[in-house]
Amino acid sequence: MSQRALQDYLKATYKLSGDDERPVTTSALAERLNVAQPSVTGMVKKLAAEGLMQHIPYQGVRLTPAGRRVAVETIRRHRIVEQFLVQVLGLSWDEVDAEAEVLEHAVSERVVNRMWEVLGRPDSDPHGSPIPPPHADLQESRDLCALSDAPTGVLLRVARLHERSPEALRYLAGLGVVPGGEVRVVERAPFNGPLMIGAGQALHALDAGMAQAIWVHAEFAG
Amino acid sequence: MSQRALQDYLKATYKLSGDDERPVTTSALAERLNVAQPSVTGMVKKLAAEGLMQHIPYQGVRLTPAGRRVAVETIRRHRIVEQFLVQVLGLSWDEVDAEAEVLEHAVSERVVNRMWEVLGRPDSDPHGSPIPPPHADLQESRDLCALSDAPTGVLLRVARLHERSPEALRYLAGLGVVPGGEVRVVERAPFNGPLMIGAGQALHALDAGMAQAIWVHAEFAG
DNA sequence: TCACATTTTTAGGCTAGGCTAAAATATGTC
DNA sequence: GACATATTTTAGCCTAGCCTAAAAATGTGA
Repeated sequence: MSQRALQDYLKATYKLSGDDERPVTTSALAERLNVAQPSVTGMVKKLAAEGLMQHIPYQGVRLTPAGRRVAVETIRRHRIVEQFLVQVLGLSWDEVDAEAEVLEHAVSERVVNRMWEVLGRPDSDPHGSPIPPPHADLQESRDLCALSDAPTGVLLRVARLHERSPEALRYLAGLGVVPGGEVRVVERAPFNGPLMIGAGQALHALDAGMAQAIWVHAEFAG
Repeated sequence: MSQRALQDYLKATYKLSGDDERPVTTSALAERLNVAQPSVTGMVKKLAAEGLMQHIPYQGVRLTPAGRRVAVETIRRHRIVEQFLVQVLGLSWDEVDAEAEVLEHAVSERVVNRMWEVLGRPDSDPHGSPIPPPHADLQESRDLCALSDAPTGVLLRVARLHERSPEALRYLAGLGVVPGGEVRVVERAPFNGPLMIGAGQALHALDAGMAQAIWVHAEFAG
């Protein structure tokens, strides 16, 4: 199995599984990885044979501790590379995801750890997602919730943007929605409709799907 | 065809072809790439179909201008990555070749050019090999010759080390044989035997094969 | 609980890039 | 110029990772 495929499957499973490590369907993996469903079944079997996944046929997939470790290390490499591309090489933060998607499979542990040191051991990437120390686990979403689930009227601090498209990221940045920025849900349309959000002085309509990608700190007191 | 394979074949052909662009045998390619000869024949046919090589069956292979461009760009990426790993990330110069071998296929043109800028547009890599400006051609061996071909008794300046093994590179460095260093061929054993070389005060015996990997400036007046 | 829609897996194929063994070509020697 | 040897290509096969179409399992409504 190529490192590339192995890491991509484990990473996707980890991301779809969430903090509570619920099982992931093969069709969800197929959609995320842009491959056909039978391709996923085949790969999943191999990864299970390697002891990286647990596969219950017709039910779903779950990472083993070993698989989880590989996934977390891959995500760590991705985020360090992103931060490095922005901070050291001066690439724009909305475009580094695609570069990192390739480089995360090519950088050695030694290189990525040197990058992390040169950056001053940052604890988050340009989109606000956490970077754990080497071999540590990921604290993905402690005290965070999606903007789509946040209460209205309260001033919220943006923690992370789970969004890959440069266009969408630039659009959000134009609205003032960046990690560390402040935002307020003014109104929420029914039936999972768009949100009206206040950022700075202005008021904007925001698609519900996009609101799911914006994670805010859950201490609403601030 | 994967970028990886394509670039590796073109790069190997370029390196084996030399400045005078003499044809390369498929067996030489097979040895350099660590694959079986029939694998090379197969790939060479595909690369020829892509217009990157010219293949005369039973004779050899030659790069087209397009293939040469790809090869040179790949070598440029390799050397910039090496210099970057040494200068910015502080890896040791004898070990970066292996890392660069992987990264050269993963870094985008944008990233490699940013690296080159951050480094201050260097014109050579840690082993003394030239880095051309973007899209320029390589001036591989202007006024250089291998130590194995250099005259005896003359003080020579080391230009480049065409050697990939970290052990060999460290050994040579220990002898004082580094790019920019000075060396003198004291005696040459017959039948392509080992050389006695003087570096600094000391005198060392050097294998003829290794002497071929050491390139020195050809202006022996210095 | 039975029929049906949905989801997942199996079956069988394809391409890339390798491999070995056998056939074809080139080369060196007499 | 013929023949032995070395090199190169062809033929046929393998694995990884993908695909589509068909079969099997799941779960849902009457």
